[in-house]
Amino acid sequence: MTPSHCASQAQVNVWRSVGDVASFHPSSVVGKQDRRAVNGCTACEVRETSFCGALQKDELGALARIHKRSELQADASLFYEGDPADSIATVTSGLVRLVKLLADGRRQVLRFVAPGEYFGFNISETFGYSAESVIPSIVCQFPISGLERICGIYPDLQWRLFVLARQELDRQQEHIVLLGRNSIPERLAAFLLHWASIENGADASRRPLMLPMRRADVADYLGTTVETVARTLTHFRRQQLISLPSCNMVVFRDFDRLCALAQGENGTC
Amino acid sequence: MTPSHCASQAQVNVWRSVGDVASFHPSSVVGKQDRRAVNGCTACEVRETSFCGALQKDELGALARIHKRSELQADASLFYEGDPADSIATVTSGLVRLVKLLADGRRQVLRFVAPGEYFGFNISETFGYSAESVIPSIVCQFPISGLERICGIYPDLQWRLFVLARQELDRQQEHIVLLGRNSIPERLAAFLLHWASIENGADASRRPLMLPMRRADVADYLGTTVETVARTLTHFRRQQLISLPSCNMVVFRDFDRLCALAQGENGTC
DNA sequence: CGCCTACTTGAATTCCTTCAACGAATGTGG
DNA sequence: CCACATTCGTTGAAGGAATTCAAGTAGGCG
Repeated sequence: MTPSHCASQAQVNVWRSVGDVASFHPSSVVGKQDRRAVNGCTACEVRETSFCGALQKDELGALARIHKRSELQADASLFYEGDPADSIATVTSGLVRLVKLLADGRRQVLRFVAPGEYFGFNISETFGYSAESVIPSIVCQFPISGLERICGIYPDLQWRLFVLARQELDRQQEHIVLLGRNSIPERLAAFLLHWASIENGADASRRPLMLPMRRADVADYLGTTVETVARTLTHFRRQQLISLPSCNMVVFRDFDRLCALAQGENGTC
Repeated sequence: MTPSHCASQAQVNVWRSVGDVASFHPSSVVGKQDRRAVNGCTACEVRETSFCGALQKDELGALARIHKRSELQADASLFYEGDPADSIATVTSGLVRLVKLLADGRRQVLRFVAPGEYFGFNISETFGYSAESVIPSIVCQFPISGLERICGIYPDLQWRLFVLARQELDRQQEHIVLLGRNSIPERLAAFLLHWASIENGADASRRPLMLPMRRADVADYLGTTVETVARTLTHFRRQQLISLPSCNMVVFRDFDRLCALAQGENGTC
């Protein structure tokens, strides 16, 4: 993953769509620097982890025909809160945050969507949140109407969608417990560990962790403030739990103790 | 709904199952005081609001054959955290709470499940929470394996299940925002209003609201403590927002102002 | 080089929790 | 029938964790 810069992330709400619902076809050739588009879904880098992964050739073709691919620059919006919720999306590269804004400006980050993960399963007619790229990202959208039609033809595609929605329920449930019953240090520890396992998998404890999002994003994800996030990170550093070579890089110095903290042992540090 | 008593709700973890997966059939006759069982699903009181609602006769029969009905006395558990998550359930009468326990005893109530609503969509192999009745309740469970089989035969049943899971995603999302970004008075106001609309629908503002759950349940749902819930209710009462004829009954005195509070206007009261 | 943004740190304040006591309602056993 | 134990709910006082307000630092970019 490309490390982002601490500063200078201008708010730009522009997105470019590459191929749309009508014209896109897996075999159509797009710009040379974008190998993914050349072979369409077949060469998609998250194909193994996606619901498309287990598809037969004809199913994949049907999906490819309805999908819409968007390239987002950093801090661009794919859609806004209130837009018609007519499609399910997956991130193929980059990182997307789902953000709910309250009337008085308070902000809740509902989720960071990593490559291979899905979002937009909500049932409401309009999205209850906006989807914004944290870093330059590529997103693939599938219209619900098209999915429903294809699901009629390929029943187990539908079951896979059901499974994805249910995975999302588990994720949200963890988030609820985190916000409802964990102290801020616990929340931050859990966040770092969760994020590390997504980024680095089994190597999470050894590899340095890049945090592409801003402090404000972390704070709004954890239900707290930038200041508290900064303070708690400093606290972790002083306790030798982590070190911070730069503000976007976390090196784990005592992974086990951080795990214990995330599990709720000595929640005040 | 039967009002519960303030005190003396002994913890009883016993449940009776009426009819099981193998032997139950819609036409089988059970005790005379239980009219619902006599006609099976056809006479189910939540049939209109359930996913069974739109079913054809044969679909309903297929569902009836795999379903398992349980009667729970107050504070009984349908299942515990860690039990194999092999079925989706619906509450047909009463009220069920889904509870997640942390290692050190902290408790998070994930949801109160009202009649006609579903739970257990989670994808994990084991439940991440226990399901307990708040008041005497009847719950109907459908094994996932059986559902998957039936869905192969009736594809739009599967789409309806998908829709239910997605509704649940929306609900949880609101809960996340509530816990992450709302003050305690805001959370409690939102809780009362949400609950009132479930119980009394359009009449919510005029009808008194019965709260069958304990203060501790409300507190653990809202991520706070019993004392704070009691204090905040007193606060609402002093501000003429509500009155409390008994500890389980809320009468709305200024519904609009309570709505405004829940929306975030003047969150500290 | 200076501006802008993000991040960090400090001090004061606020909100909420914790600890403790008390009242009300229910159920039990003598 | 009444004393007693138990549980739930309410209220008060003290303490603490996190927020708010404010200032200062660091790094990137024009």
